[in-house]
Amino acid sequence: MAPRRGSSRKIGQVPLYEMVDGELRQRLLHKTYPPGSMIPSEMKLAAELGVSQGTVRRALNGLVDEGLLTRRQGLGTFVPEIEDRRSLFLFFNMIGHDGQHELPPAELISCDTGQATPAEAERLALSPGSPVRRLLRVRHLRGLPTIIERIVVSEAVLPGLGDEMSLPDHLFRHYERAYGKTVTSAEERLRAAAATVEDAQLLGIDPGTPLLEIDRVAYEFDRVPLEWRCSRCNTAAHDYLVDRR
Amino acid sequence: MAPRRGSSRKIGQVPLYEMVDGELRQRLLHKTYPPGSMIPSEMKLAAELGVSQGTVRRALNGLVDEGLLTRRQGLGTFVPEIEDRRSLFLFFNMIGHDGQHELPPAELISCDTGQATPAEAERLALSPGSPVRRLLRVRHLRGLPTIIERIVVSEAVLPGLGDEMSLPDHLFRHYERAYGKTVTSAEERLRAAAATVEDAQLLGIDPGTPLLEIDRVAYEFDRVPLEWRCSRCNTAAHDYLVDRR
DNA sequence: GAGTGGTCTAGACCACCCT
DNA sequence: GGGTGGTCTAGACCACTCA
Repeated sequence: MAPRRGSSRKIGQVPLYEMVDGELRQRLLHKTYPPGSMIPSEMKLAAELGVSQGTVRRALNGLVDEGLLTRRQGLGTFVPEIEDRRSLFLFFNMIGHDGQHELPPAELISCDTGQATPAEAERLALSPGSPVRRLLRVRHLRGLPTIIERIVVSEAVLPGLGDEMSLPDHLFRHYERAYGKTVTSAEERLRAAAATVEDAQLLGIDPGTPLLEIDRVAYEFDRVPLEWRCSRCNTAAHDYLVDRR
Repeated sequence: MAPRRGSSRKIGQVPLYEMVDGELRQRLLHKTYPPGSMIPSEMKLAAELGVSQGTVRRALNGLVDEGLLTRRQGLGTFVPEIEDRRSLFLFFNMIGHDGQHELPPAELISCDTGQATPAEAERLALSPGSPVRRLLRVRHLRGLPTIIERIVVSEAVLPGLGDEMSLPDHLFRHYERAYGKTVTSAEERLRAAAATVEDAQLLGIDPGTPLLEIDRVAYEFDRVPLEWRCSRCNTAAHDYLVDRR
């Protein structure tokens, strides 16, 4: 790239730092820098891409703000593994009335395969009837069954999920390690729902008890749907926390 | 301030841009630059504060990211009025199943004064028994009563709230215009609850219907509590949307 | 044309972390 | 000591807005 002073780009052009941002996203998507590894230093990236260190820095800052990279002063810039990133708790927001906040253990109740319903197909961007896998889990908080998770994934995207003897507690980490698929964003819709008979049995409560339903689609780098998860939570002792700034 | 090259600050010192950030926050808090006005240009602030334009810029960027300032290229940097800021919808996240997203009209049902209960005192950082004002409102979506809002404010902080003939729909804007108090952040806790008999009457539903309860404390600049609002929403046709990146 | 924010560069010094 | 990110500066050119 030819050196240039000032902002001499043509009109309609994208800023340089956005091009750097895009290039780095591509490398992350294609695992050029795998999770856990260090990416080249700002100076090296600047030299390689033909821009100044400040421009690389600006792009990196954006990616760091999104949680796609982490920096360690004196060490370097790293691709976080799932447990390092905000994501671990980014996607689990239930907090005890006493302030307790931890990811509770999950018990796998059932796992079967089937054909995508229209609702499943829509959320996972599949054709109706595509093979999907459905998992049913229950999470225990303080020893009490509190959250029911109904998980649906495409058999083509995450083949054989749940065939393992014991499925890990933290599925997002499993997606990353076993399939090389990284969850980077999600959209949640919350509503209230009455416990069905099945819900009531799983949670040890009366049918009709109000539950908090969290309907979430989790996405990979390119907004490719990875998982649909519909959770129902007994909020007798826990709230869903939202901090707005 | 003595000019300096590079980062020659003493250890334990706060970065310059954070000092600029703090100074600007103070000015916003004290309404040195009132809502709707333009603040001095980057160059002027830099000269006044004895730092470079880049350092002012960095501080401004942070405040813009928080929604405390907005920039308009070619014009200047402005203190947003409440309807300009993200806040308008930042604090209203109910979205129709069809994607509709608008602030629905509110009907004031009742307004009375009383002494703060322990729960009210805790959330509003008051002494129990302090005078408070309680408002009860119902919001209509698509013509149907959908959200009950129970609002509590300190009589000392927002005196006479609701004495007006007609209370505006958008209370945060009213706080800013009538009291000079700006809501800048909030903490929400969501849970499921069964409709009480009163809830059921207000919403035209059966008692026991599951409702989404949004328990929210709204804060001023310095994390001073301004309002406690406990909303109960009928989620038959609307969800609470959370977008996670 | 004058003033504003937006982008980009080059170079400096610092604190931190490793070996 | 050498490399990394963190902070700060000075100065350039651009696009945008208004008069």
